[in-house]
Amino acid sequence: MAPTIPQDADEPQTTVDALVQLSFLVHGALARIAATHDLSLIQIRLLGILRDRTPGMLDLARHLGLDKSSMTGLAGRAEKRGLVERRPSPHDGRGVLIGLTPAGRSLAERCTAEMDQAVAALTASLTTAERDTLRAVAVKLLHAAAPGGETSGT
Amino acid sequence: MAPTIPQDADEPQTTVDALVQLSFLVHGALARIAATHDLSLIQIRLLGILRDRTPGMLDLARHLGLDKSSMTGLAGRAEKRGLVERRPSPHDGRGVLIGLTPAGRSLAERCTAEMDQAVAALTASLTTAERDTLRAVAVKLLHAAAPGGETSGT
DNA sequence: TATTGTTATACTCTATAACTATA
DNA sequence: TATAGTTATAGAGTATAACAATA
Repeated sequence: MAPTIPQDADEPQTTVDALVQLSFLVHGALARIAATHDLSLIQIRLLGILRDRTPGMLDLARHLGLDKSSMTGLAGRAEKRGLVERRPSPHDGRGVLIGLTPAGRSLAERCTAEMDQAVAALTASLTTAERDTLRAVAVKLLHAAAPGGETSGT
Repeated sequence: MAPTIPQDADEPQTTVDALVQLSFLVHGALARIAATHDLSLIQIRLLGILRDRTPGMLDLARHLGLDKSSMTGLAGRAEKRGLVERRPSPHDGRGVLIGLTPAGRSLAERCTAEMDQAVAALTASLTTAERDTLRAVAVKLLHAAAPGGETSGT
């Protein structure tokens, strides 16, 4: 026994620490759920975006913060798994539109439900007042960082 | 013009949404700073852990949530860049201890300072009361998730 | 010429399985 | 036998550069 690395008495002393650790906690929880379905977080985000849109590759890439070539690969892997499909763009002979297959939609819905549930469970110990404050503070931070609103997608 | 994907009026309506978006916001900010120094988040976490420890490979792998073979690769890439070094374990002929080089320490310190600053800037718009509440809520969530305390490392 | 998308290539990060060397 | 670590291999995810086809 007697681990070299102490058990992280990790009580975050500063707001910055707290925020960073919280972010890793949420990120990790989401990734774990994704892994349960043999998906990565980026694949989940892709499916999440497509729930109510059928964008082109460049649009998708921009939204996910990826290069267009990375987008080609990401979409290709999702397509190979039968989760999305490429459709020719009706307005532009060069373009393709990416859309969910029924299997992709069903998987997306299951995953987002599980993620909502997991994060909700995480916040279960908070009082109503604390939850309200948390949401308000988060909104304030999101606005401060991205005055337009630009963050995730899922 | 007229983008296919709307500009995300992304006002998170639920606490869950807010928390998830906040987590992506912080994660992204950290990754952007890491990239500035041509580092990944996992490399930064590695350097961060090593600031006050000289653990063995298995210990490190456990702390970062990686397989030992992934740890070999991660350490190897950091070593190739002159950021860490392998030292023979004095107590165990099989073991190696991983430690920061001076260059690695200096880079680790610069990065953590920038990250602290970036996250602090993010929370600059909060009132003192909001900051206190945020920290308290984060602590509560971290405890709820990991009764021992186990999260990040950086 | 500019835009949309793919391909070729290279690198990081990750895991599984097989292996070496020490305990 | 068990433990510490590496190697071989495979795959996801990412970017840059070069390319094709359409606008």
